[in-house]
Amino acid sequence: MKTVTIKSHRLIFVETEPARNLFNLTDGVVKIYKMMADGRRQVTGFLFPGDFLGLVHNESYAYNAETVTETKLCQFPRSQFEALLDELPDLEQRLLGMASHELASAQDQMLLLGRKSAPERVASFLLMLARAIERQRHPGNPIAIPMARTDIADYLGLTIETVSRTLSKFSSQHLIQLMDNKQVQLVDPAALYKVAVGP
Amino acid sequence: MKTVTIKSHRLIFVETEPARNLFNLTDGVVKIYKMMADGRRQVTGFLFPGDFLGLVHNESYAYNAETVTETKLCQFPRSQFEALLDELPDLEQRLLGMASHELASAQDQMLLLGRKSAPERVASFLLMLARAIERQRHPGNPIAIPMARTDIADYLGLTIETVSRTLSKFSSQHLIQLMDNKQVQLVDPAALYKVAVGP
DNA sequence: CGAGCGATTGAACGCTCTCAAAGTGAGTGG
DNA sequence: CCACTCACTTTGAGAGCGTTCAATCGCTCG
Repeated sequence: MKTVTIKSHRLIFVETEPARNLFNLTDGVVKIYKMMADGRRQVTGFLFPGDFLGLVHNESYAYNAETVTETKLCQFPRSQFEALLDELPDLEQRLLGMASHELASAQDQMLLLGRKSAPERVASFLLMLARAIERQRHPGNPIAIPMARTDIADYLGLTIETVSRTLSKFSSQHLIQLMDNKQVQLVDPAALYKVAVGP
Repeated sequence: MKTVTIKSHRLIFVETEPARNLFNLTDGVVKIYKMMADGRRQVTGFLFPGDFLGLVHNESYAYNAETVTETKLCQFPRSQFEALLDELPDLEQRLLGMASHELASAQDQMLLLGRKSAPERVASFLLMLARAIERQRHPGNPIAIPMARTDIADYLGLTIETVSRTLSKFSSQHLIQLMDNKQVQLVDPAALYKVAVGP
């Protein structure tokens, strides 16, 4: 087990690669995503400090992982990890809890991708981001948007143009205020929540 | 722990209800889904014999579960289950494996919902169904479609009309043959796979 | 045979995408 | 310090895919 620091926009591992390591994110933001042969991409999640990374059923990773910002990771060899599980049954219980939690998030995201309109998706994203930043005890409004529009679009199943247009619309409706590309103030979080959950 | 039999189209549990029980599906098909306030629905998964049901992080279920066909379930009280985990560490490891597997499926489904076209979604669904039926050792072509068009549409993030039109198109392209509403023959599974994964 | 529900088919609409151009900001070098 | 580049974002206009609305079909059950 060792701690590694990785610069932003670097691959941590790629799909189908043998899963040699497990990671615990201690600092920074990571995105995990899947790709289709023709380049279409779906970002299936953003990870924040405290999140686990690399849990897989088979021998290989099931998705690509890439740093969004500079990142610090605790890295465990997979072989050692299995032994660790036997020693610490509590750890396994905590991991099972985290897995159930991620599964619930995944289902929320499926609802978003399958049934929500573009404004509902973008509002949901902004609130997710605000909650993630809250959990990190970096409160404060305006909040930082660490990822690029492309990542947001690929997370929400939209194009960057639609994300940009929707943010501009929210801005003109005084739901948010765009400080710059990477910073947004949630002017009316309650109204944003109403948009996110729909009528 | 007891075995229960439930008729088709019955609720097993609903979102936000206190999670008193865990289930292991032994026979039949179950759908799990989330709803929005205005009635929009997203089916987040279909469960087949062998699948677990009711694993949650919090005290409450995170989704609704409803039988698609008549169903047989093993029902555990949640309280007893936690004790069972301490006795059988192997069980926990197996559950963790199943959770990782479900997480991987969820990510595939996010890719489908966020980035695939209607034909790609329907083709993916047909292949998923064929694999599920194979695992149940009920092979044979044509295969049974236990769920209604509404369920398929809500699983794929489409409308029933689009599902129906796409199935008709596949039929005219000789990729499948619709025996009746509830039965389909995969005439050209390889071509269907090519459609499912995209160009 | 008729009622009723689910599935199919048709036509037109609209949301988001695609294609295109202009704007913005950070980094570089003269 | 300023011009230039390059990548990213924003904005605009038009097109297309899937939806919506509506009618018909077909099966199941009284």
